[in-house]
Amino acid sequence: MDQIDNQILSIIHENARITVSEMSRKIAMSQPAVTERLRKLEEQGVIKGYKAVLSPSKLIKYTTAFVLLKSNNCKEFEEFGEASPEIIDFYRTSGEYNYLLKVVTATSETLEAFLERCNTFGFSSTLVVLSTRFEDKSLVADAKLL
Amino acid sequence: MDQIDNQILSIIHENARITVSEMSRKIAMSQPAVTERLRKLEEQGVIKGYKAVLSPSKLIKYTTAFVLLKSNNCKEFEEFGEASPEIIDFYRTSGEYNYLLKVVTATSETLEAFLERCNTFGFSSTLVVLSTRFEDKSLVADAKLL
DNA sequence: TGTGAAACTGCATCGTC
DNA sequence: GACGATGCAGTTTCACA
Repeated sequence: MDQIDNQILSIIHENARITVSEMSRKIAMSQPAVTERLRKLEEQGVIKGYKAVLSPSKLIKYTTAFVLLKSNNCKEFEEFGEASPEIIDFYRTSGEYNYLLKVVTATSETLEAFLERCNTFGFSSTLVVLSTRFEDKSLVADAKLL
Repeated sequence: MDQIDNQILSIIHENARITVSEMSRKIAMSQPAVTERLRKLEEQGVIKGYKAVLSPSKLIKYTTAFVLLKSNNCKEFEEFGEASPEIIDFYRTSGEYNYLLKVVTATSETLEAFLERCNTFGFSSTLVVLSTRFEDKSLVADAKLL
């Protein structure tokens, strides 16, 4: 994990479909060398995968919310969580609430229906997202490069 | 946006670095046709980009938390948010709190330091993530395909 | 839009340092 | 580890349906 690996991570976090050749040009290193470094970063688990970022609104999902939930019924609630397509992110947390969910639904009505199902598992509190300033900022500190 | 587009989105959300040829095999369609559909999905903004998923712990970031914040000082707080590398996701929300942040830091000590800076902008409440059940589940309902 | 064929480009691999 | 060369795989482009 040196400076070059950081550059690779930064570039590929920006655009996961960039070709290895283009990357090798950007960081002034041969193509096989970049390929080998990428392979190792994947192997070590530094890179866990590559995902397309999709637009919820273009997929007719207009409501995003965070749901905090306090449940005793953990086993059952986790099964419910796995099976609910509305839940995009699912975290266990410390504090008054033991679960935090990011939920994306078509409208506020479908969110309401989801919350009613949630409330069978415990007490919940919901924060509706009004707007997203940014999402998924790079974890790599040194993001400055060409 | 037909069934084939859904398949393309599902596949590319799963693995953004898949080749178009491999995709064209999976969905039994010619490679130029898939390329053209991909191009349109990007152009329409359905696909907003492609990101590598990095492992926080492999980058020596062991603490993830969600910070709820109530601030009157919105302009200044948003500038602070833009400039803070610890903040990975930044949302404006309805309810008692008007901001929700996902924060990733090295340790609980660095989280504490960050929270102290936050508290100059208003009242905050923090939920520390104990574990992540899943993250970034597909928005495309029909995720079943080979 | 979708297809098939041809030219081009990028990638995996190997030998070398 | 990184480089340069090479054969193969993937992509782009185009004429045609």
